[in-house]
Amino acid sequence: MQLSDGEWKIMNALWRRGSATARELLDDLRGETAWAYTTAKTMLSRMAEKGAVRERKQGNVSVYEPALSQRQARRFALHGLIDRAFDGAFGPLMQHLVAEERLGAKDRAALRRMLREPRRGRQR
Amino acid sequence: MQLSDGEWKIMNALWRRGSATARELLDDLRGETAWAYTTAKTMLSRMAEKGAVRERKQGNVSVYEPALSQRQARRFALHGLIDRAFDGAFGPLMQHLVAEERLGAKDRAALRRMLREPRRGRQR
DNA sequence: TAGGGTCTTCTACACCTGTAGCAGACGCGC
DNA sequence: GCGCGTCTGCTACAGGTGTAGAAGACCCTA
Repeated sequence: MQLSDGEWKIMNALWRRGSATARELLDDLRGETAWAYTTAKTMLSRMAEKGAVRERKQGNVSVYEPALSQRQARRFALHGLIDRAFDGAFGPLMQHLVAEERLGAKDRAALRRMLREPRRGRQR
Repeated sequence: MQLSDGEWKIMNALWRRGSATARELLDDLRGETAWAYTTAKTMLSRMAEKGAVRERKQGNVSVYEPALSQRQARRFALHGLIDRAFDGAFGPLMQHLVAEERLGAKDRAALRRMLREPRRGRQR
């Protein structure tokens, strides 16, 4: 599942809310976007078509909810990036992260701490 | 500089070679793509237009070379991903990397090692 | 010097994404 | 019962991307 830029915005809002109407999402995204209402609707329809969200009718109003988890989406996106830009392997990404990015001492400490804890959050 | 999927393929080949003709790139990418020669040329022209590569005429043949570094491109791409998918911060990415991805013991060890070395490769 | 191969530039087209208008349905308050 | 606001579905269009054909320029070899 490839998500476009605008689709990520919507998915992020949806994950925060759990489920929402187009109007609610549009409100949440005020500040990030200045979409017309119909723009949001169009994107949501397309996303429902391709299976990124589920659409459920409540009266004559559509309520949307995520059809893929944030974790899945993140995995897809990360792997896509790694394939395109980091020779398809974690190593080069790690190297880049540690050597090229301005990881503050805090980030580095957090990373070290995370590395020490074995395999949290892997239940699936 | 946003690079599309195909553009990444070309840039990766270009970074490996330093500089190359369309024909050479196409040869390098056999296996990854089955582009017609003119497809590669079209992409290269567009990339020259938008400043991702430089084009230099050698006789009647164009030789291309990267106009942005792999490091820059990786930074852009990584930051784009973080903004779209990881709440715009390194923390969530790190968390995801360590907790959700199948980092082998080797990757984890390498990461730990990298973290210990203070700031390599940061001269700019 | 003519044919074949290769290179170039120009042009084209389909799909995806961002963006939105329009028209019709529906419900609520006066 | 009517008008207003809101929702829905449908349609449209422009820019980016993937993909490539056509036609002309150039050079090597028979």
